[in-house]
Amino acid sequence: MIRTHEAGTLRGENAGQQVTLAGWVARRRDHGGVVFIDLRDASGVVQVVTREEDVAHDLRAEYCVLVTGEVRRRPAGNENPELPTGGIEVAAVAIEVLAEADPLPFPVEGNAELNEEVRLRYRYLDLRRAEMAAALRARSQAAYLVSDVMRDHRFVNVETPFLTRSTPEGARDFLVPVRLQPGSWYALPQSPQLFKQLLMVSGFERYYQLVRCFRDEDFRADRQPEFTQIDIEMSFVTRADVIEVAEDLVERLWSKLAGYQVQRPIAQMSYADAMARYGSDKPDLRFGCELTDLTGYFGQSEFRVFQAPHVGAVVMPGGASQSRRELDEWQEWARARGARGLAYVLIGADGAVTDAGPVARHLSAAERSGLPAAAGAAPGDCVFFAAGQASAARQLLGAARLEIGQRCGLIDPSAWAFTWVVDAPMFEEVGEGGWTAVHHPFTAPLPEWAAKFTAEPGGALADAYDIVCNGTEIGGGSIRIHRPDMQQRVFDVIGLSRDEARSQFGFLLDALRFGPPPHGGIAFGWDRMLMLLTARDSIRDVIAFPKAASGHDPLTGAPTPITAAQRKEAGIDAKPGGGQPGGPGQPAGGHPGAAQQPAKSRS
RNA sequence: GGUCCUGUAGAGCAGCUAGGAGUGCUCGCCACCCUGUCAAGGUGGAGGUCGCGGGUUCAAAUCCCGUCAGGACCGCCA
Repeated sequence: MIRTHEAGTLRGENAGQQVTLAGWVARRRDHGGVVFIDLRDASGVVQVVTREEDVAHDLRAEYCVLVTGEVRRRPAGNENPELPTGGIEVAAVAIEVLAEADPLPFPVEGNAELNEEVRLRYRYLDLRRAEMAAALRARSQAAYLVSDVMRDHRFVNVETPFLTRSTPEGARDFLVPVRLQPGSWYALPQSPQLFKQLLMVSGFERYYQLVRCFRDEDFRADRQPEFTQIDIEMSFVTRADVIEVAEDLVERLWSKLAGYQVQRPIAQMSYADAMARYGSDKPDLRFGCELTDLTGYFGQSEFRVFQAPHVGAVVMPGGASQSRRELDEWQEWARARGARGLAYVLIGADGAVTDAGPVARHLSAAERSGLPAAAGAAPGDCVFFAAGQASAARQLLGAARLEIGQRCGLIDPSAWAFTWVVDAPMFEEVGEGGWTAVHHPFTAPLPEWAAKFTAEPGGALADAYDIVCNGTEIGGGSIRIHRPDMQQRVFDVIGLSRDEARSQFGFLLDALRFGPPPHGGIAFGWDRMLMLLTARDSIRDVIAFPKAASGHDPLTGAPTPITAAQRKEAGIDAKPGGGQPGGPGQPAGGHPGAAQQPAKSRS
């Protein structure tokens, strides 16, 4: 090493030592006769002081320098209690510039709000900033911890392929052309789901992997086209066994990184309860404001809007004091979500429904008098209603509930609220009489639905479990199907023909013929967990080199068009060869990043 | 595919509702001064296609249309 010490580690006991430090100029305070340099390296910052070095005047922010000098205690009264190294300083004997730096595109020191694009374009500088460096260090620490936990539970770490088979079900795949098979394409995995199931057939019994996954879908603050998950699969287990391991992992991660002791067992609620009480399959339990079902209450209502399959409500505490304009903005808010509006009544100081708004006058005297109690509203509150199909109405109220929680400051930002959401439906209806898997088609039904899910797909419940933290789904899993006949029946329900099933998942069906163990697992969204643990608003802030929301990488310029020669060698425009059955709809043309899957086969 | 927010000097912003000369703030940058600062301080200075294109107008950063980029959300994400 060209240095003898790390800057941030120096303390009073180093006083008197000759040291050589290497790092970056975080700040320079040039007083003419004396110059102070805050020298930063990976360990922290220490103050360098010089009275003689001419070179010190020419130093600029983020120059990379080598400093030789003596550690000494600062003169009395000049200590900096804000700094771990604040009791000492390094009196420079020599300062060598290892590399100069151009004027910065944005400040590296300090924590200014910065434009996302310029941060990504100069990501290497963005990562010098304390906030980003801390997030990536936390991520590394967490990864070591995951490794420890999984080793303690005797899991086997197995790497699964990135170049694999495209499956038109589910999310769009990223596709990779193959030079040796012109016209044929690999897909990057959306998850290692099938490989981990095959590893169970292989007898490993306990598998895990911190693994990159790829989905060519639109972005969100918590969605990137490539992301990492903790992928876990276990044999000879029930739901409780998987949950036990998952909770141990969560407990130890939150203990170490957030200093929070997770209360175990983490409570479980059914999917049906979550939807009914919170209008969401990932409820934020840091605050109340539960939804109420007023379908029965308005069962005889003359008000046509409330003559609906479902009428629900959510209460905004103190919402009666909102201005007309604010209440109008709620209508805009609802319309932006595809609803016609958001009906409301206001509760007066006397506890009675006021005449304000377009709804109150349509209600009978009896309906008005009982409403505050039925909806759980107090004087001064606002009651929002949604009427229509139950799922859509609850979804709207669930979104309104989150909005209320934020606007009314009901959410304690330091709180942690975990829950399992279990027993989700196996299927949801698409189009007329068509079904698609709510999780994925390898999810087993609850035992009581094993025989009858084919006949009643709409009611069938899956042996599935999602773990939710503060309204974010951080993981999801299920007991898997391990019998080929049952797997085939699921494919039948979702309208996957025998030929298609054979073509796409034949290898799985084959494997299930060779003594597959009962198995199940879970996958955690690693980036999302870290986003929560480091209190960031976006997973971009816990990923070293993320992409912008357009899918563009401002740092490298990816994705880019490719040359005609590359197209030709990759065989991109070639027709699929080999005459394989069931290989329809290969995309033609376009560069790989823009290649699209054929439409989902959801007939 | 859709809705909304943002785009003004290297960075972060104000100015836009109600059109009147690139008007301004903080930081950074450059030069000089300065021996105890730690967001050092002082004096002076440079730096602008108001994202881009079109329209309205005597006159557009400001109003209108389009477009590009960034962000948030809906759809989508088995």
